[in-house]
Amino acid sequence: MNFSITEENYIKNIYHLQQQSELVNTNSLAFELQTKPASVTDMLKKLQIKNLLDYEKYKGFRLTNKGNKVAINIVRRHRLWEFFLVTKLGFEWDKVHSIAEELEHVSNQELIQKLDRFLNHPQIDPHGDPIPDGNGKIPIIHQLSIADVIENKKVIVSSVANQSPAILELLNHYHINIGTEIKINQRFSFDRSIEIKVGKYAPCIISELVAKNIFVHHE
Amino acid sequence: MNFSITEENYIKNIYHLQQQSELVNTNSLAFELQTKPASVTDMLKKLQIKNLLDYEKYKGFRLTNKGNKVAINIVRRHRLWEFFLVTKLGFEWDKVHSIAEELEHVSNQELIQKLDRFLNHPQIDPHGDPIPDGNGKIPIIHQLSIADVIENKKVIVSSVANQSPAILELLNHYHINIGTEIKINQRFSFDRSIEIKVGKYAPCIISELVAKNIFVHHE
DNA sequence: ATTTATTTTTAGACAAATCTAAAAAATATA
DNA sequence: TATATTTTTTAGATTTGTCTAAAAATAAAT
Ligand SMILES: [Mn+2]
Ligand SMILES: [Mn+2]
Ligand SMILES: [Mn+2]
Ligand SMILES: [Mn+2]
Repeated sequence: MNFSITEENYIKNIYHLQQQSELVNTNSLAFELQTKPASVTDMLKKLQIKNLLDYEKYKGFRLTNKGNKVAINIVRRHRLWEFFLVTKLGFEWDKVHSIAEELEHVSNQELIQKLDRFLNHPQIDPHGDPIPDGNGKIPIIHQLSIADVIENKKVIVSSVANQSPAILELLNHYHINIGTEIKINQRFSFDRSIEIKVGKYAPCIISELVAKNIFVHHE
Repeated sequence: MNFSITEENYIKNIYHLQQQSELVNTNSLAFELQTKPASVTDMLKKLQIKNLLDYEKYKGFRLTNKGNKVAINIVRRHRLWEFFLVTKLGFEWDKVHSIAEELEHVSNQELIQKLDRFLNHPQIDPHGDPIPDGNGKIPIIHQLSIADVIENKKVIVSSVANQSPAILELLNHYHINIGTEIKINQRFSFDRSIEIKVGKYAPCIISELVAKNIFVHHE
């Protein structure tokens, strides 16, 4: 089944609000979507008729199983595009959300499948959020900062805590990007600096401060 | 100024019809957009008010300078995405049009600029049509088949005449794709086969039939 | 337990884009 | 030139998504 862009935006935002509280209420969804409560009520009825929403007047609402599946698919598209924008087009982390907000509605199945393969099946988006797979499974991934990774482990960069231009400049210099594979070689006790190997580049040393700001995951 | 998806589809299709005849008429646009003439008339009025269209009742219509600029920008986005879909995601030529039909409406300037750079500023889309540059300039490029290229020339693959799975299989084997750089080494008179060098791969020989089906351009 | 305040829903209107059916204009034909 | 045909436009209705203002339900406060 196919949904309008508006419907998709409602579905996705209900999904996100559900992560915080069991039942979602009209006002908070209206705020999230920058619209009026009356408009939300109208759409709730429509989503209920399409079996995407469990909704009782005045009591709040939540997505049905079907609705959840649709939502997760939209989230998948959104985060894959975000990953693409950062790793392939060189966007900074804070610029990609609004663009992905549009791209997520291009809902050709084969497109997303091929994009996923092209990006090498990434598991975490540039903001550190998990990317659901094609079956709607959301990977549970424990991220940790490089400062906490044991020696000789290979990890993948998933996000960066401090997103200032200053750290960005440094990371570019190290060839470190979202999705980059890094091997932790050894830790030096004097200043807790760490020798790492970034992709196929020669090993280099990063400071403890940098290490603490880079979040990574295994596999 | 920003336009709705519907407006953009009208503008782009008027642009294309203009390439064939000076003035565009209501019926042919309606046919192109799979809609009714009455709907077209409504939109014509709207586009005229926005100074995108020169329109006189019953006389036909054409885009203004402003309208043309908008149209060319949409065409640019459409063809860049088509190029992306084929060269990066591995879509076949005949599958990309409908997807690009949606992607073309994501109209973030920086996105298109970065996509263009990522793709290495391609000049021809997978169907052999020119890609307008950021200033709206449309490159005039003479394409020719590899069979007609003189020896020792470097060329870029722009399109393939025969798009059957059979030739596709062969081209994949040769690592030939849209946008691939090819150097024509020498021609063998016995069967008119041609030795070429594809990208950084070792030189190989293609038959005259294959050569005739691959269209290329210089630079 | 009332009163007050907040949240949610309804009623009715509106803009964008579409449609059908009928009228008007332009073309083609006799 | 008069008539028939085709093309285009108008008139009026519909669908989707939105809004404001008012009513109804729920929650909080006295
Ligand atoms: Mn969105
Ligand atoms: Mn994200
Ligand atoms: Mn389109
Ligand atoms: Mn094309």
